[in-house]
Amino acid sequence: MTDRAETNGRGVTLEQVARVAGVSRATVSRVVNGNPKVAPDVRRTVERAVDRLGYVPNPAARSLVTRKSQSIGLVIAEPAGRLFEEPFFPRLLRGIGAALSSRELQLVLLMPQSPHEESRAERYLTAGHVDGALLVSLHGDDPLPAAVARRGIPVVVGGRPPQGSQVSYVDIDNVQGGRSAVEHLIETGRMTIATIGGPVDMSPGIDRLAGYRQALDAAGRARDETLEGAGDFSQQGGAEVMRRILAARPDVDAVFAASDLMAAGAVQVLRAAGRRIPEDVAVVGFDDSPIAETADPPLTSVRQPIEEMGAEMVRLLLEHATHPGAAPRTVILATQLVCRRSSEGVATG
Amino acid sequence: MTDRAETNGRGVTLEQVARVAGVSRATVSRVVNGNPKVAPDVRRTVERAVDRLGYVPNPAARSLVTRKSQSIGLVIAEPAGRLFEEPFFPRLLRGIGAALSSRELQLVLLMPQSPHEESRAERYLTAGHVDGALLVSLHGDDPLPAAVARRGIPVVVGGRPPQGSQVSYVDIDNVQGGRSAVEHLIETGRMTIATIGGPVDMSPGIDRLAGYRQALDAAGRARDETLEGAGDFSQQGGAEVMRRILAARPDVDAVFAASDLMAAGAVQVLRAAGRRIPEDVAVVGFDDSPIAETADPPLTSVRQPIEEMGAEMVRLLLEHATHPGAAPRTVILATQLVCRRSSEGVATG
DNA sequence: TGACACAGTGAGAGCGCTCTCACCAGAGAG
DNA sequence: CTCTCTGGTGAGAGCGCTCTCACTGTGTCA
Repeated sequence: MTDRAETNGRGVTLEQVARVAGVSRATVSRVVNGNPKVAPDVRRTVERAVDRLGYVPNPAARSLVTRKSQSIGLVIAEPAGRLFEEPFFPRLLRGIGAALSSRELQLVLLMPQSPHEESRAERYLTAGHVDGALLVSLHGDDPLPAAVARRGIPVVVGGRPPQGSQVSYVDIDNVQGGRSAVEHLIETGRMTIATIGGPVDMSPGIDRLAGYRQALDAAGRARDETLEGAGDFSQQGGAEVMRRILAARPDVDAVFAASDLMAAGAVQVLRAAGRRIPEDVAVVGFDDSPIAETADPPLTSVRQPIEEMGAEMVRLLLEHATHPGAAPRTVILATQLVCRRSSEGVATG
Repeated sequence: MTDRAETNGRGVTLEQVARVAGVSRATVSRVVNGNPKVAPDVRRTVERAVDRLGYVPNPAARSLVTRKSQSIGLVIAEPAGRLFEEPFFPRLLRGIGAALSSRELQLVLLMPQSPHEESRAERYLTAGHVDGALLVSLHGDDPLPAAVARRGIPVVVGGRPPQGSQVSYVDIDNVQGGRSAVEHLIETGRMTIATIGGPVDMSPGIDRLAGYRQALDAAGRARDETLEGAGDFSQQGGAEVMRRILAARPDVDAVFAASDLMAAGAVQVLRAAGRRIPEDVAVVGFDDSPIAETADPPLTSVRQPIEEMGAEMVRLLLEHATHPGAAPRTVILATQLVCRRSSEGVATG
């Protein structure tokens, strides 16, 4: 009888604990799993044996019979891409992690970098390694959510899922985000408001532009194609588009960029052209990333509730796990405008 | 006979495949696991049966007998802290992910937020859920690496591990990083070089300061306490320290900050005090984060090989997994100075 | 006093896989 | 023609757990 876990590879088993405690395997199992149908004194005896031997249940054996793995998969389909960067990824993980930890679930991270790896991820998810799957950053036509859902694995997508796939998803209200940014510019007296949009084949890009247009329409302002440009979310892309817009419309006095990086690029170009910010031109970004705060001047930006999105994805997933037949659901989360100096109102007193 | 995987919950088993293929379970197992001792025609028959039924091995059953989980755990002990931010975390994950994917291993992410959750993480790791553990961002006296190692689980720590724990680790050469930054400032003609260090109880803070001092000593420059301050890696902290240094030493013409954020704070303060950058004062940061590139002017910064660190951690871990008794090893990775405008040389021609 | 309920316990089957070992044919050696 | 060898195969044990079901003992009621 050693008086602690022997590190003899094999690990302590239920059987051994049962022997030491002088009860059956079944009873030890009951104690370990918190089954109330155990006499208090027996329970104590078993508990003592458990920590004297340092018993830890073998997860594989358990999961073999319960058919539960106590873990869920998170697939980031584009780990090299934009979503892998600040502030999205850490915040998403934080939200998911917090929601998970209170439920004794673990997170398995899958970062397929190629179609081949993506099909491996699909096999992994459908093999029973996980009790559910969270998918983010999908390409428009990704078959993954449908494939996984077909196998009966609960699935929740972050962002808008591929068309036609009948799965639950959580998304940020990008339209509202864009609209609120532009409304802010209108309210603070800006007259000629340009936008640097995102790629026109990505839903955040499309939606933020739609928000810009909605806000102008609602205010009865005429839209003007010369005030709209499409960037690629990068700083250089933003600078480029800004240069074009500035050339066509030197009278611009406000810019809404669909990312903070593009906003930063715009600021550079505007400065180089002798414009003061915010006095001559107001600038608003999107994402509320660290650079928004660090920039000079600090950038007004649209903050997305990304932690909340992660938590909500987990909530939806567990809902599906407990109600297998349930219909897909959609949750859209509102954004919040964070005002900083880059869009401070001109004194039109 | 349906002609694809039926989604009938239970999943297809080896047994069923064996029956369809008209062979024994053992033979199917051999085929699935690539055992060469199978006749070619039998192999083909089995393979056909496998994908007709859509057979996928049950990981729990497999792992119950092999005692391998084909996954490793990554513990981020401080998910709210600095290491969770750009650029560290995504880059580390990218490095680890790349190294793992070529080896058919999965990554389980553990983000304990409290001592209680940390002990749960310990139990998880030692229960046999993972074949090895990667630990980063440990507090100075964290018992986790020792505890896990004691249980016979291979462990590799990222960053310097708690004192006295005999585990392998991979670290960035922070001393060399600091030294190279300061050498660069010396070489480009700066005379009065200040430093904004990190917290004095964190090894990166200590080491980068040591690098600063080494560089001055090596150049035969006198050190001066009024040129050294300790920040907290944040922008505000950097600004504060910069203000103090500037008040004491208005003759300062270069600053090495132990983080880009602190460098950005320093830039603000210097600008507000009428200094031009880099003409009057050169500024160098650390981390090469996105804000270094975005800042105005773009910041010279010390880039850490973080992807490489992740990959190296995996390499060491697998080494330990294959050679259980092996002695702990240490790998220190060199940094690289990325020169940008904030430290451009003054024309002393 | 007997019938019944019920809390507490143990025996044992079985989850799906791997792996050892025994077996069997057919080839090659003596 | 027998003996050994060897590549290919199957039978069966066993990994550590959960869970059903049968059983025991005690308390309750008629």
